[in-house]
Parts: sequence; C-alpha cells; structure tokens
Amino acid sequence: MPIELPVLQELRMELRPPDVRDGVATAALIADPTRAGILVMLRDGPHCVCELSAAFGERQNNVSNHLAKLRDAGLVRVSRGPSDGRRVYYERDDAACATAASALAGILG
Amino acid sequence: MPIELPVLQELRMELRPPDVRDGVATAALIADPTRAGILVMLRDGPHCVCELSAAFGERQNNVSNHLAKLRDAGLVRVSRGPSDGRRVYYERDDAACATAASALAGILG
DNA sequence: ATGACCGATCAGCCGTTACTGACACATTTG
DNA sequence: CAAATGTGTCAGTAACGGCTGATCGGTCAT
Repeated sequence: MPIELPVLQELRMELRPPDVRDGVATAALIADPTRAGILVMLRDGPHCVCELSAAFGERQNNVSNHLAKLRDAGLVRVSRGPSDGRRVYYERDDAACATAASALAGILG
Repeated sequence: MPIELPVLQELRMELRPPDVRDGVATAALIADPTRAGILVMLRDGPHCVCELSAAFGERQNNVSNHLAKLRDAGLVRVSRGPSDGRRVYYERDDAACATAASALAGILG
C-alpha cells in the first residue's frame, strides 16, 4: 500500500505505470549466470544434464533446478536420449526465445 | 567448489561455460518491475522523481534508490529542472540502452 | 539381481536485494 | 527568516532466490 503524497494528485491521473510483467519475468530468468549460460550453450544443439553440469562446475541437482525453471517458462524442451536412456537432453525452443527477446525489447528497445 | 563427478572428465575439457556476465548484469537491472517501468516511461521524454513515484505508487526514496542503480549502470542521465530547481529530471540514455539490449540479445538472440 | 549411473524433487539454510523509516540537504514560497 | 517541498543517503528489516544435502525413480552394466 503506497502512502498518499500530499501533492501531485493530478499527475497520478495522467501518468500510469506501463505493463512490463512479461519482460520482467523473462529478465528474471536471464538474470542468473547458470541459466543464461545454459541458453547460450544450447544454441549449438542439445546437451544432457551431466554435460551442462560439468561445463559450469555446478552440482547436478542445481542445474536440474535451473532447467526446471527454463522448462516451465517454455524456453527449453526435453528430448530423451535414444542412445542412453539414462541421459535427458535439453534443447532450445527458438520460437519461445524469440518471443522472450521481443518482450525484453519492449522494455529496452 | 563443485564436486568431482566420477565420469565425463573429457567432456569438461571440451565444453566450457560461455561468458554472459554483461547480459546477466543488465537482466538483473530489468528484472524489477519498478526499474523496468521507469525505463519504459522515460521513452516519452524526461520525468522527475515525484512523477515516477506517483505513477508507480512507490515511495520517493524507493524510486530514488532504483534510479541510482539505473544511473550507475549508465542507462539514465540526470537533467536538473530549470523551471523548479527542486525537481530532478531523469532521461534515458538511448545509446546505453541499445548496447544493453545487444548484450541481452547475445543470450537470447 | 545387484550395483552404478543419470536425473528430478524437496525442505532447509544462507546470501542478496528490495523496502522501510529516519534523517540531511537544497530550493522555493510565504 | 521559517515552513514546505523535492531529492538523496543510510542502517535495519523482511522477503525473495539460489545452493545444499538427502532421497527417490528410472536405466544400463555385470
């Protein structure tokens, strides 16, 4: 609950805060070095969790948590590995990444 | 310190984490609704702190703190108001915003 | 079947960050 | 001058988010 400023009542009527929820949500996803690095690494094809974990020097469960957030946002897809059923490969959803980029462009562009 | 995985030693040599620090830093700035809204509002010319504070329903000192972060990042400039010396007007630095956008594009693009 | 490996989920801890309240300073107004 | 207004700064607090440890299910090898 914001406080009532003594003056500038008319300004509150004229100016209204823009809707930036989409861009802010995607920015919060990118604002983590592990998640951002994952998205960059997945540009050259799918990678399994153990590869990403090794590349960033992060624990497997930690990387898995980050991948879950990217998956819930739709930025990455899971593609089971046909060769070794234990490994789970992740790949970028380029269309979703494009819309996310446009949402960010709506703030900075 | 990450744990030593028993396998995949060779993968650690081949894959290396990309450098995403710039994009992550700017994403952290945009990942706040007040800061993102400020950047959008400043697209149509400069605004003083009291206007921004009223538009978002946030306290003045809170908005001032957010503006300090945007200012430290170089995304906004201060332009003292000639009419009323008490008010401090902020305006977007379009060039800095463009470079920040390109840093984000380096992750999602 | 037993053990090793890969991955997912969850409670708990902990560090970062936004918010609050109070104060100080400058400027305008009466 | 004194009072009011606009802004900035800072310590303290609360909330959010990432990391950890533990555990479980699923798959492959022997």
